[in-house]
Amino acid sequence: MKFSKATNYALHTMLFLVKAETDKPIGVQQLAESQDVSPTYLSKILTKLVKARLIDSISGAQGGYKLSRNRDEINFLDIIHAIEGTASLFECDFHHNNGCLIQAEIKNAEEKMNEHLRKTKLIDLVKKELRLS
Amino acid sequence: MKFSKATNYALHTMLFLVKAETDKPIGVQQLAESQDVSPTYLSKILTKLVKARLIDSISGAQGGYKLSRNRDEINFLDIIHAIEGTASLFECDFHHNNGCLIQAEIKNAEEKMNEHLRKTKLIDLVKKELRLS
DNA sequence: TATATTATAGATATTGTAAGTCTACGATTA
DNA sequence: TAATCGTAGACTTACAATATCTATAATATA
Repeated sequence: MKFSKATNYALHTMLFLVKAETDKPIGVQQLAESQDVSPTYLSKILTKLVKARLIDSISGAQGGYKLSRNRDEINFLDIIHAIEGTASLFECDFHHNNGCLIQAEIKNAEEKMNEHLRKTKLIDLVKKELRLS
Repeated sequence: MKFSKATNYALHTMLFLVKAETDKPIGVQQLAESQDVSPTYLSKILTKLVKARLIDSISGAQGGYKLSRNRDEINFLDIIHAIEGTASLFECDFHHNNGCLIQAEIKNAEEKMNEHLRKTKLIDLVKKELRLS
């Protein structure tokens, strides 16, 4: 069980956009260069973020991507869910009379992780970086 | 990102052994039947649990598997780690000067989940089941 | 309006891992 | 010594992640 590389790309791209502090769209070319990934592949990932309404895309010359929300509202969980989906990490296919207690317990544990990912914003990392430098 | 089916088999097998309340080893045949999985495949999974010192295996006729620890000490996390490995859920390969802040934050979130999985014992489910019935 | 620029979508590899089978082997009991 | 039972390794199959390529649609600007 691993988070996908796509999620890593998505998180780094979003952090890049948060740091950018501009309203002008940034092209996938530039975003891809900053992570050493092919633009075509990154664009597939970014399209998921667009559909999750985390970023807006602008077609045509001078187009690109920009944040669609307030930059200090963006949390980890929304990005992860946009890429990985929102299904539970654990599904039990067996037949149980009253649901699977094991699954219920793991769901509880997962929710602890999600709570943390929900309350942590990308802007927190920017602030932390400033303190470190 | 998903927990593997093997982890599900492992958890259900361990729960079965906890419920069994016997010192006599239980064969893979019986354990496999209770989950509708092939014995050969389940035995591969159980071997991982043996190596993680969660269960003991007894070869030969009348052999099988039995818990190697006290039945009320067995937690979710140890079983999951035995099957999935202990590596972090998120690894960032990019070059960062002082480590990846994104990875660090996700590691924090993961630890919240692990805390819960560590403190929850299989015996808790047995008790809960009794209360429900 | 024409052209360059840029995102989107679909088809198509490629790779890696999970999931499962088969068989030979070793250990133990009766 | 024969039946039982776990172990280990080779092997297959299936599927999802990780890309790449190309055609197309949208837009700015010269």
